[in-house]
Amino acid sequence: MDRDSRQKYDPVLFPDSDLKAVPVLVPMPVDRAFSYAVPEGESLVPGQIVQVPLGPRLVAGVVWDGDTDRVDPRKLRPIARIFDCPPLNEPMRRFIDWVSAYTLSPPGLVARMALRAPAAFDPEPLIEALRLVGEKPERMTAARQRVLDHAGDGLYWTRSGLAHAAGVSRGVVDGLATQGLFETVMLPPPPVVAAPDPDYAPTLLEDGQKAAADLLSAEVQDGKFCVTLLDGITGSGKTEVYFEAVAEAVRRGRQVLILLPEISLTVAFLDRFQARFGARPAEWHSELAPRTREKVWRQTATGEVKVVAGARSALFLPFADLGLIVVDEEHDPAYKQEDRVFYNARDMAVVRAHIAGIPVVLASATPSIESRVNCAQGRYGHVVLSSRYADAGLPDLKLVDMRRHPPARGGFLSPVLTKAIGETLKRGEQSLLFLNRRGYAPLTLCRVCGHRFQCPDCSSWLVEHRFRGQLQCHHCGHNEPVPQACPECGTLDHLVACGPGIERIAEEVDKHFPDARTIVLSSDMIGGTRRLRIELEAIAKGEADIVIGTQLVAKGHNFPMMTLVGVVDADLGLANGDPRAAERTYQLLSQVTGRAGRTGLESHGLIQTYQPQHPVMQAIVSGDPETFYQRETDERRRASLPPFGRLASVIVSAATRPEAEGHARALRNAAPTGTAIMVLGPAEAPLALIRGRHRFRLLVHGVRGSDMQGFLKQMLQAGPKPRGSLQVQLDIDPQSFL
DNA sequence: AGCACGCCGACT
DNA sequence: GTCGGCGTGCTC
Repeated sequence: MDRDSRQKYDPVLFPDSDLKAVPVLVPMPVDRAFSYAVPEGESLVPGQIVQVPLGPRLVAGVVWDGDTDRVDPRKLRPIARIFDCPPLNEPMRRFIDWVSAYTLSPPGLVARMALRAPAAFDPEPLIEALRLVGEKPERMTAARQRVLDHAGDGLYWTRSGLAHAAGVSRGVVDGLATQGLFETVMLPPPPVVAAPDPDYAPTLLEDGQKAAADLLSAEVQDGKFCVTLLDGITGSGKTEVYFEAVAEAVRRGRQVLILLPEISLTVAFLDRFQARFGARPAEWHSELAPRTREKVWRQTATGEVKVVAGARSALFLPFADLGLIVVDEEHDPAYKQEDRVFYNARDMAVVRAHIAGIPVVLASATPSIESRVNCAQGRYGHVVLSSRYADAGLPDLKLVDMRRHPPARGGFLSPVLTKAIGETLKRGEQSLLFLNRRGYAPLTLCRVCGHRFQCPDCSSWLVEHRFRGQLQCHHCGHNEPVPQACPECGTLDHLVACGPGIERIAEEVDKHFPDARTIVLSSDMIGGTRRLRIELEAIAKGEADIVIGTQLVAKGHNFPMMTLVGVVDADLGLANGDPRAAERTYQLLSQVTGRAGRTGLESHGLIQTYQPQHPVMQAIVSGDPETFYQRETDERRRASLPPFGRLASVIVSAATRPEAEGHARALRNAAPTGTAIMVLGPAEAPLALIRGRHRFRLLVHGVRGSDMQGFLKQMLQAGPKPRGSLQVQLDIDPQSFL
């Protein structure tokens, strides 16, 4: 709505002085807070969580800072409910405003991320507890006696807890309660996790680790904003080192957030935490049960929960008194959210820490170029752990030049790799084959007419999934059954699969080693996360000889008997147009090869490549990434890419290409000098944004110092609007805005 | 973001 | 004759 139409209401009929209104952020993509009338006799403060009517429904909103809009009093509706819940504190509100401005997303949608626990805003209901006070029931039975034996300890029991402990049905306990044998009280529900004990089992640290841990602990003691990159090779005990900083914060009664890529939030991590602190951290991720989710949200807001280990969305939890943030695996691309609000949780963690005035630790064995440059420029502290734990030796890594050792016809494994697998099998040890491609084959074509199977919605190749009998689009999720005949020429049984996916590698392995027990792991596995967990456990117990997997095998899991890692196609992903392709490949290959060599047994990594001279391959086998990092940094500087320059993707939702091109034209006309704009096809749009429609990504590339935010904001407001809104993903180092 | 309204094509 | 596709507009 424009200003004129807001001001045309009669101020005499509806004098402002009669109305008390407050600004409220509602979960809607508008650029400001809406105004709501404050109920008679109530007073509200910014940050309070309220329920307000919005159109036909009731939604949760947050009372915001600042003045209310001048809005027609006839439109003003009253706040429906004020939740009995701690208000979002000032740093949290400033954080939401900052993220909103930086990511060019509506503040209401950012606030919504902080309110993602629907029923958590009311206090948790009290639970009924029973304490034995009576002597004996009128009639004694064996079951009743068991209940009395258990309840005789004078403690409070829940009805179901007592029944369970005594091994009787709830009816027995209820019967005794009716006879007045119990005193009942209403107690607050137990905390969602036990309190971590900072001195439960301190790890014995080696000298280098001790120095690093002391430094981080001192930062926590200082309680000021600072960023430290904890840079330690695989097996150097990074986790144990930052646990000491966590312990220090807990000792001081403050809260800690440990961010992890979702996939790394494993049982193994939680167990390690428990071993150190005697209790598990509260978890926060997408698969949390709704009830647990509410408890964690609520108890984080009240300050009861001290340590949260969570995926990127945990950054928006309303901590009462945050004292430290740790971002583990800081280089991981999973920290990027590309849905509605686009942000990189690692960078926003730095912002949140800055606003809260607390330290933040970024940990990685393969830090991002951004973080390393920030260290080099003195903005981040740099702590390097260079030695390894006693037993954990790195595997012996070798490149397999595929031009010299070609696979058999129709296969993808070189004789060098198959021989090594055979020897590993003979020793009774495990092998891991890594290929970052799901399905059977990435491209299917008709041998007769050359027809290639393409996605009708987004024009990328359809991937055959032979286990499921489907052709799938890995971009938008479109799928169809594999046809018998070519849809173009009608020829039967002449479709041919091109290139390998893990299913095809599994087939090849089966041919070579028919007696080996193989497991195929990928994110789209039938049976979901639960099945995945079971399979991982089976592997850890040695119930598989050969594991074939996509990138999910690269993360966090420990395979005790894994002594061979084979990378099937190390070149995959090097040439995909992403300016970070080489960096990502290096990080991924480091992680995957790091899966072996954790046992003290002699272990090997064989990396199949057609480009053995490529800097990534050289960096991997030399074990010295410095040359590679330097080269990548120089390249970034030369190309004005982050952190030296600025990069933004503007997602244009458009049903037709001409519309996207219209936007590109508009952008080019309005762009400051030194800004390049490319139109990328729908295949480059992020998966979450396609949903069966053509969407285009405009890559805007600006030099350092250009006002990218201002330019894009202007463009979003003034440019030709397609259906819906434009979404912007910024790759700008937030340090320059702090 | 949701949701209602409203206008045009293919069907019980 | 309706069902239902998505284009448009609105929400304090």
